Amino acid sequence: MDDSSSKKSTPNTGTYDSVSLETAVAERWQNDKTFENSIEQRRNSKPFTFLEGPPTANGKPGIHHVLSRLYKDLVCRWKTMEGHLVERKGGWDTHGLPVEIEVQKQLNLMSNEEIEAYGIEAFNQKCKESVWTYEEAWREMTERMAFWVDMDNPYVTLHDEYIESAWWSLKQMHDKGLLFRGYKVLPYCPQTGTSYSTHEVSLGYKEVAEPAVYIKFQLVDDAASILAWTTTPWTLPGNVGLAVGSNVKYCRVRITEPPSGNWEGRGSSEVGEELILAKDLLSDVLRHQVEVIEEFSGSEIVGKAYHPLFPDAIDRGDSDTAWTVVPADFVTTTDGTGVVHTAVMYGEDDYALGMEVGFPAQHTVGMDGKFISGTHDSLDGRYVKDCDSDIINLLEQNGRLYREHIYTHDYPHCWRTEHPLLYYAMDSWFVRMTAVKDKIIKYNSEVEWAPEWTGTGRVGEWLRNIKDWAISRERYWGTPIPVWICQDCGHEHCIGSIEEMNSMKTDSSPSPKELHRPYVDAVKLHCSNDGCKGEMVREPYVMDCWFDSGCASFAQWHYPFENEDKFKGSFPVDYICEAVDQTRGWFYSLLAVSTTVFDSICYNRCLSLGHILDNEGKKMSKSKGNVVNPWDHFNKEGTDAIRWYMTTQSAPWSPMNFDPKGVRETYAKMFLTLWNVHRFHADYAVLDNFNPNDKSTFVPIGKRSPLDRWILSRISTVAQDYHNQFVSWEFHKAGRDLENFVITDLSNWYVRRSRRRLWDEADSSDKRACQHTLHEVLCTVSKLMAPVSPFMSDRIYHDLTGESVHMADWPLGSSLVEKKLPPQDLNLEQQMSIVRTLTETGRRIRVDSNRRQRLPCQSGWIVGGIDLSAFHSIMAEELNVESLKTEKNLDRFQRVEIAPNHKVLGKKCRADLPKVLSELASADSEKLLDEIEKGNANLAGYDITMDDISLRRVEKEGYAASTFTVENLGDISLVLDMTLNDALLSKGLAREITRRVQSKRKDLDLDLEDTITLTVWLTEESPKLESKDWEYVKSETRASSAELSYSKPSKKADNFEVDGIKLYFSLKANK
RNA sequence: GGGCCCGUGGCUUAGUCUGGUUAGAGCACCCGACUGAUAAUCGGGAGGUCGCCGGUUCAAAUCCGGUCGGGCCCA
Repeated sequence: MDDSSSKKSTPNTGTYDSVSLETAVAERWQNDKTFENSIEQRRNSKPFTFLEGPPTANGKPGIHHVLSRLYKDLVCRWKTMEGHLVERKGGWDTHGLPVEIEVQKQLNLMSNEEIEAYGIEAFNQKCKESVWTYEEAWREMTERMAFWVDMDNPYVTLHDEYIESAWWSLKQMHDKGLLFRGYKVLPYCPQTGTSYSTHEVSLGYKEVAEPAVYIKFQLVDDAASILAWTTTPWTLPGNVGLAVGSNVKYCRVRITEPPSGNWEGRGSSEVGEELILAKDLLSDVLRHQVEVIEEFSGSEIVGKAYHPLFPDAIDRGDSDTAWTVVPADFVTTTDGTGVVHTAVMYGEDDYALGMEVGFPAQHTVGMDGKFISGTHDSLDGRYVKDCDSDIINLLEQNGRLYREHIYTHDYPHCWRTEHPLLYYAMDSWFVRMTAVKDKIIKYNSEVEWAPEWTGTGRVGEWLRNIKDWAISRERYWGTPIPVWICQDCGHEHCIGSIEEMNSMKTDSSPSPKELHRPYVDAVKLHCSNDGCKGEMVREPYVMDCWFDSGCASFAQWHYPFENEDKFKGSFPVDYICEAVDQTRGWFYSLLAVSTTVFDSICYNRCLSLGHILDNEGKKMSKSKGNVVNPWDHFNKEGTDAIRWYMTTQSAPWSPMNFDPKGVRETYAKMFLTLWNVHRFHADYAVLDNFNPNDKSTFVPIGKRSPLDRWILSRISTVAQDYHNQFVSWEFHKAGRDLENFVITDLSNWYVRRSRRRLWDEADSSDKRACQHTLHEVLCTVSKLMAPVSPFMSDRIYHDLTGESVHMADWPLGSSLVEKKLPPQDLNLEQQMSIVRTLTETGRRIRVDSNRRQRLPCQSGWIVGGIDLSAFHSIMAEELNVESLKTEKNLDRFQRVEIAPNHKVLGKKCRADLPKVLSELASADSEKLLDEIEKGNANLAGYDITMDDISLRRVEKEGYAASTFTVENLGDISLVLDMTLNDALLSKGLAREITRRVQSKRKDLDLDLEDTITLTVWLTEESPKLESKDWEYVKSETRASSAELSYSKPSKKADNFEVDGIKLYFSLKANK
């Protein structure tokens, strides 16, 4: 197509069709390589670096992805226009549990056993394929929404290069002593052999009723027992401690009487027995009559030892604290006994407490869910959930059971097998984040967060309670943990590169095909410990996929193995942007990795976006059926409209209630309006052979009309505000201001007031001034909106200049590009603002006074304000007055009233304010004003000055008038003369007729140039029509032949009514 | 259970940090005007206990405490 070349072409501006316009622009971008060129153009300029948070392509892209990609794109386009080199490498997150689950569903593999039976190699191959399921859908969405990113050379977390970089970084942590092995308590299903993420756990909550027990723990040097409560009897063999609240009140009680009434279930207590439990829970727990012997706070029983329930189950080892009472801050008295039974390996709080106080960390339960041999004769080798009742029996036989009861609660179950999950301490590798807590908090404070509270609040709170990062997963599809352990001496070695691995490999080990399981599992290493001849075997884990993406800043470049310059030139990155749910996800993992590996921040600025909700503020979900498909809008209102809507709808960080009707509104208001302004300009530009670059026809701005200079000043002002709002991340306010400018200032005022200027067929300097002005304004508007809505802005700019707006410089300039805005004239802006308020005021006066708009007024007066003589002709036309004058003396039309200034008076009078106000209300205005001027006004004992009041002007009878206040200028009034005479009536009649005839012409679908034959019938009652006014009717309606008649109207004539008089006319096209 | 955010006419929102005139706008609705002006424009109307309760203050949408509802993260 010869038309689509980048040379300036004749614009073909028809009705706005968003989809075909956007498709055509996208095609031009492709042909012209606009994206690539917009980067290359800035090749030697200062970079602004962006890091793409990698999405996973095994799910379909949704509307929320459009939102985050919009804000990524917007900032990158903006910074490019500011002159920066902004490279945008795409990325894909390809590892992780969701991928495995998807494949497990597909292949119906319910457990780790089944996966291994199917074969890890084959399973991972399936995972690798599954990862690209929706790549095409992602590409299509990305292109259609105009997210400019390099998708042809993306980083991919499953590539060996990426994995090698991740290995390298883990080795750095290992060398700094930050990597260690420990346990992490996770919900675990022994049947499938898998632990579950919270997401999966939430799929399987079920209400269950099961026995809960109160256990008596017999103290060593004391006759009393401490009572504790648990809902999981199977964890009791693992008990190694009791936790109390230091400030909780406990008491020692003695049983005085056997229980009265029925005793449910097993358990008992003797009269005289002593028990210890929280004071607040006595009546909830005990079923016996008791006497309270003493009361004390928890801290007083800390350190007391008790006898283990199952003495053989756990080896004390070197623990001083095993089977003693310890303090813990999570203890409450909302349920149980105020004493928490602690089994280190079977609860998260338990484990953390155990580590803190030094309990032995030993399992009593195997990975198969069965008690380990040596726990107890009657329990060994049995599935734990089957033993609950037997354990209770054992405790009863030993006199350790106070009582049991049935407890109903929600408990997580495996969503595949429906078995209850066990909270189980899994072997795990950790990064010791607690060791770098101070650093990471410091680095976090150096990041420019938008909004600020995400950094100080959400992330800050999280970092203050930072925990060691469990980075290993007992899974198959992921970056393998590069840690090998010697089978002989237990020495551990962390591998940091492929080369290192190969150099340590045993001769019999194969070279891995790729850095995934099972290939790397087969690699054995020579032990690196001096003197040891043992063989090292890899730890069978993969890494948390958050670790993968946390490495993106360097792993995307395969640093440090390649691209040192690329990495160094882009670290820390200038900008990242994701939704707020990434605070503990990507935002954290990037910062955690950069802190531990590079001792640095990772990103300078982070925009944290709010979520998209449906139009009722509810979360979008498939089950609710309130999910919005972005293509519904791409295919209707278009990308520009949806991007503009999303930007202007709410602050980027606020949750957005997405309303499809809102997209429609944006389309109709912003884009139709702007398009029609462009069309107005372009159509006349073609007609008049307008050439913006022709110096001979150029009109200097100083020589243009005030209207032109006004709109140029306005765009300049709006542009500066727009830019400032961009800088403070308030894109929504920026967009709303620009939209308001386009609709109100540009279309509704400038273009409306300029239409007649361009109708003039003869060449005139005024016409050319208007065309240059529109050209300049449209160029600036296009540039400003280009980052947000890249299509129409580019189409308009390209029509105007022959170049892409995305190659243009930001009109506000920067340290790299020049500022280029029309001159500002704030006085002129203020004048025009008053002019417009005056014309609106005039219309209101007419409505109030029942004076129709088409009937002119003889005179109008402007009283007060500033000199508006430059606009008298515009105002006279808008107001439909014969002559407009300024008048200094308001007394002719108005009197003065006094109103209180609450703010000032309130400070002065405090509690007496109501009294002062009431005296003011009943005071005589003229007299009070006089006193104020003389300085002796007093109300209710307070001196009153001009600062305490404001003056209000109220119209006298006889004139129709209205007053408004302008800041710093005071009151401005418009007064209209309401008297009538024959000349005014004749003019009014002429306009009335003209309007009806024009309307009829439109009904008949006549072209603008068509002439007509017109007949108008008047009556004796109707006003006289003066001949000059009749000439006006003929010329306005292009009536080449016209007759004014007082006879009886033709039966076919149209009629209308003015002031109760019916008039007739008929017209015929001359064809 | 903990942390962070949000709550203003039917809908979308401004104003909240920094307390002060009658809580401002757009969409939708009603009445009128205007129009060779585009899904337009202008004037007017109706529609608000600013989620709820309490406190501070002469004065609270705004500050403080609590509470309810929504969202996110963590337990």
